[in-house]
Amino acid sequence: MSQQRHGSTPGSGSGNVPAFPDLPEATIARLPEYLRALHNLGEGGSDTISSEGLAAAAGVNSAKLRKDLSHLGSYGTRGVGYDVALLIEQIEYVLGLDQRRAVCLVGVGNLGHALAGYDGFASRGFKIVALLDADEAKVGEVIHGLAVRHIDELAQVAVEESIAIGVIATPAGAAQAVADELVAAGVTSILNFAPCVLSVPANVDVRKVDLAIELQILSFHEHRKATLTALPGGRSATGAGNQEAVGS
Amino acid sequence: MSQQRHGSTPGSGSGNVPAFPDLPEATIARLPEYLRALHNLGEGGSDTISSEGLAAAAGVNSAKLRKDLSHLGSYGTRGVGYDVALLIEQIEYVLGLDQRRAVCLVGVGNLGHALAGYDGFASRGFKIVALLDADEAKVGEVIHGLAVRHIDELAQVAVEESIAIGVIATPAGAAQAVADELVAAGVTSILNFAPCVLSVPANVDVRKVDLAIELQILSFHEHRKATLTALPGGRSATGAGNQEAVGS
DNA sequence: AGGCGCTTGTGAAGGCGTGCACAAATCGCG
DNA sequence: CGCGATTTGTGCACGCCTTCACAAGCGCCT
Repeated sequence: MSQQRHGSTPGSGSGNVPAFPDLPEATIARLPEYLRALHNLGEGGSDTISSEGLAAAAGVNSAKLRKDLSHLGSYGTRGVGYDVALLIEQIEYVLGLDQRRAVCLVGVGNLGHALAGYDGFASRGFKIVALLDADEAKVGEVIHGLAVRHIDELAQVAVEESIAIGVIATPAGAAQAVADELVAAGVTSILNFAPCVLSVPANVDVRKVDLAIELQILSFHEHRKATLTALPGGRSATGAGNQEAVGS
Repeated sequence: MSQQRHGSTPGSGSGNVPAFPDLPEATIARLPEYLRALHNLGEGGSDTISSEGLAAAAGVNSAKLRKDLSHLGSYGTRGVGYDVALLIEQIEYVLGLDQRRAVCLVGVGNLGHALAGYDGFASRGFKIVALLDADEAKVGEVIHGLAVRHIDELAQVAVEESIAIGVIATPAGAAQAVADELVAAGVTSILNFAPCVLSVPANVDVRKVDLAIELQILSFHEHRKATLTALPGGRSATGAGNQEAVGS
């Protein structure tokens, strides 16, 4: 239930922001990777980059990369490649990173503590503006320059800081309640680190990251490799695909 | 591997472990989720569970779940459902979780510190047996009961503890070098938290988790929702898909 | 024993994503 | 000014995955 297909963006014509021709989810998931590669290249002094080069830096097939980029308009020059700076600008625009996004983090336990200090957020367009926890003992503690506030202040903080994205780093048992509170506070995107399924309204996006699951998937491949090497054929190596990247 | 199989391995014949008919990657990525849901149900006292119920608990379509489970043999009973305990055993066997797997963690910085103490690993079949770092200042530090050792000891530790899985939680700049060392030490599965592409031999599996990328994907959806609500139709809500779960 | 309701397992259809292969376009050079 | 080298953008085919829909199987009740 809930969950419905894109209505399709009507035939444009309205003349407004073109919004985006609905990009394939697979493409969206790769854009950040391209962006990171482009930033590296840019710092390296490159001015333009070929699809082949960028694809290598991002770890994907070059045809796939070209098709991905073609979805958001043609910003390459045949015979030359892509203008690094321009492409960065374009991708950041599409991803909505031209504005710094405020994020709140709920659950300052083991993992939450680390996330609060994770450089990668700040350096890539996000700013954690609030740390929240239900544990009174943790309230007031200053972590990486930010004081932990009580979860009850969520609604107030969310409005003050215009928070649209929330990160849940609580135990699984508390995650659904926190999610409900985030939604009530107007948050429409949630990154969930708790190992559980969240139930949210259809207009709220949830992405789940479960570290143990990643290891379990690797465990399967280990198991498979182990049984394969034990088999007659013997030829182990050359596993099927090996560089799996996360991202639905 | 593992002592008693419950009710006879279907295939039989050759007498050996049939290995697995190669499961679709998509299925493999979901098995851990099913497993988690099953454990919850088991603790809740449930003895059997229908595909509908388990699918709901795991956040997937019931037909998909049935097909996934059918790939690893038929362990359900028509008209009744699946035996929770039996299914747990089966999935754990397929994932290779019937043996506790030793993991080493390289990079005891902000994130690595948290991973070292993450309960989810221990409770789901993994044991971090070594913490490694290149920073001499960190060597010797005891984190969650385990002393940090210098990266140069990697090869030795890997052999001692039979480590097949390594976790990289270093800055991006050091990740490739660490990966090379892990591979040299015999590690064949790597979970990479550094924001960069790793180059490894074909027989080594790599899974990448980039926390900033997850946020950027959410940012895109925020951006899209924002532009949609600004459009004529006004009907905001009901975004396309909302409960995206990570996993390639 | 027989029938009825429930649930699994699966054939088939459709959609999505990937990758090849090539036409179109651009630049640089003679 | 034209030609060749290079690289983008994309039509097309293929394969994987998802989803529907239903037959087959199982237990229970009468």
